[in-house]
Amino acid sequence: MSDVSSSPSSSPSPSDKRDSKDFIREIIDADLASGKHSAPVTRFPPEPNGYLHIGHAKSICLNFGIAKEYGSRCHLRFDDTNPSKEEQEYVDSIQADIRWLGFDWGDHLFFASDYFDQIYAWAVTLIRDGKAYVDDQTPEDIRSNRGNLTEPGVNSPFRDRSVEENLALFEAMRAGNFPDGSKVLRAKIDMAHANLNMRDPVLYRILRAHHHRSGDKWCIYPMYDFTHGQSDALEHITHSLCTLEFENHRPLYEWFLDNLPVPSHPRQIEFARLNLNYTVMSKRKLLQLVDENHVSGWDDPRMPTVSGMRRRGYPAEAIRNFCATIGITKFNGTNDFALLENAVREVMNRDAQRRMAVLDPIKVTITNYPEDQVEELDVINNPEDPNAGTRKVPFCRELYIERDDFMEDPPKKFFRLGPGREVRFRCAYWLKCEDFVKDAEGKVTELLCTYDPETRGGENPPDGRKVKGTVHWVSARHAVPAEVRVYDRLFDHANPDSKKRNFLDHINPASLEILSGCQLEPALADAKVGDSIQFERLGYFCVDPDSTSDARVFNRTVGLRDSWAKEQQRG
RNA sequence: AGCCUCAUGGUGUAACGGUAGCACGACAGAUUCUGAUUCUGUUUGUUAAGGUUCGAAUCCUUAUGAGGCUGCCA
Repeated sequence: MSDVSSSPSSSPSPSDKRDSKDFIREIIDADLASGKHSAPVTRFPPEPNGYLHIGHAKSICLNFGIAKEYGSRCHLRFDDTNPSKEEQEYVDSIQADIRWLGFDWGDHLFFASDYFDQIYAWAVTLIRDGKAYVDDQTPEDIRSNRGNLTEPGVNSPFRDRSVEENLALFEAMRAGNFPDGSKVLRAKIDMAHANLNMRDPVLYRILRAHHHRSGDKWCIYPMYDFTHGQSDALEHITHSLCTLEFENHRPLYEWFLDNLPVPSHPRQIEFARLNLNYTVMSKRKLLQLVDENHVSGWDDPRMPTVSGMRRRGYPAEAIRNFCATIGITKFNGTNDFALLENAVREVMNRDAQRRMAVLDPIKVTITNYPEDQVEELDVINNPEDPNAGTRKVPFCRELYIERDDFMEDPPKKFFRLGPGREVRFRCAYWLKCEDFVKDAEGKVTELLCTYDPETRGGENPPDGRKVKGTVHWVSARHAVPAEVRVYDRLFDHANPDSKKRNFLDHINPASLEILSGCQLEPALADAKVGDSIQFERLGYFCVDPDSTSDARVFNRTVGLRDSWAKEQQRG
């Protein structure tokens, strides 16, 4: 049923929001105006050690968004300098996620590991210039000699080795003559520097690990700091955009660019990473949720990962709009999850076709409707889209409606069914509840109603009667069964990520509710995986990949706003 | 404690020395064959104290608060 998905173009369109310019785009404008650059070149540099999350999406929208706006380019570069954590699976998922978000790096796919020869040569350059040395200290010694926040460090006893000795030692490190961790190459900067990153940072470590690309060619690997800026320079990146925690690294970033014969001099600019309430964003914690089976995988619809949100049914355009809305600043704040949900509802309201589905069914029998009659009624597909048209929905003597839409003893402001009350069945008829049936436990099992033939299509009757409510329904004879997974926030604490608590203690036990006896209108029988639909009056749903042709599974993407539920909660 | 960074309603974000605006939320109402959508209205803010200026959210000083940094992670 491809007509139900009406999935919009997944690439950024003029409808994507963008208001005033953030401070980074202002810097770019100034650099263009001054002639420093003719076009900005950016890069998105993930480490392939996990799946992308909504925080990465913010960075992707920034970097690729800039390239798109300025008609320039954004490189995808994998920062793969630590083979002990990195895997091809992540390389693949990251590329798929970026594409799904609507961005493209063209021919500009790079790997830091492709620069290992050059990085190594530059390490030799530093040694030759007397600006790097091989240190034999143990990791413990290095740590204790680094000093701390208030006290300066002390020089390594190996700091003053000759250039020749350092050259020979470094070459031997590369040749595999020393065990893992026994030596490192360090920059010779200043052990008393107020910025700890400048206290003779480690450039290379010995690490015998199979690299997902370079295989076993190397047994020494460069550190992030000694790789990132030079990679930027090699690619002629003009503006290297990263998150706030790298602020303290900028002096080191600059130091390498200043002390090496690099082909260009990029500028690092830091912005605040994305924080969302009720979720955790660190890769380590997300990995833990997956590894310890608190969720079904990286793409569990409750995960803040790009793949989780995709499976949940969040449109890429909504994620882009969200990222545009929250903006780019240096203020490290926390965004309201409601803002993301608003962005999701906004595009889904516009695009998703409407269907009727009853999640918690109660049977309705229309006592005055002919036993054998079936009518095909016209139902509107999307009131927001005149081109979406209508469809036929079967109507007969036995229907299902939502259990919530009936109350035995309803209050005045309840606009739905109750004994003696009349409501509109959407696009069908007006029905009046004449009686109801209970089972032995006192649970209502069936409503006995009468219909007014003069209200066909849901129209107002000629006698001028009014009705306050409209309910959705499905024909019991034609309904198709389905499982519906209703998701709520994964954590029940607004800030589960805080150091003050263990985030696992705040997993919301009600984050997933599986409803098995749901009844759908027949048009939903052939909805395809990934299709997004609004179930009228309930919310937006999508077909989960777990679906089979005889066992349909839907995910609730997000509920509709529900002012009735809100009023009830208030009492 | 040292260094770096930040500070505008409940949340996020504008204002670039000249009327503090927008979005989300909340609240109230209108419309409605989805208690949805849409529309209208209301509410709440420049961390503090000094200074410069005709005029300061914006510039300066100090204070306060918040975040980051002591991996051979990125």
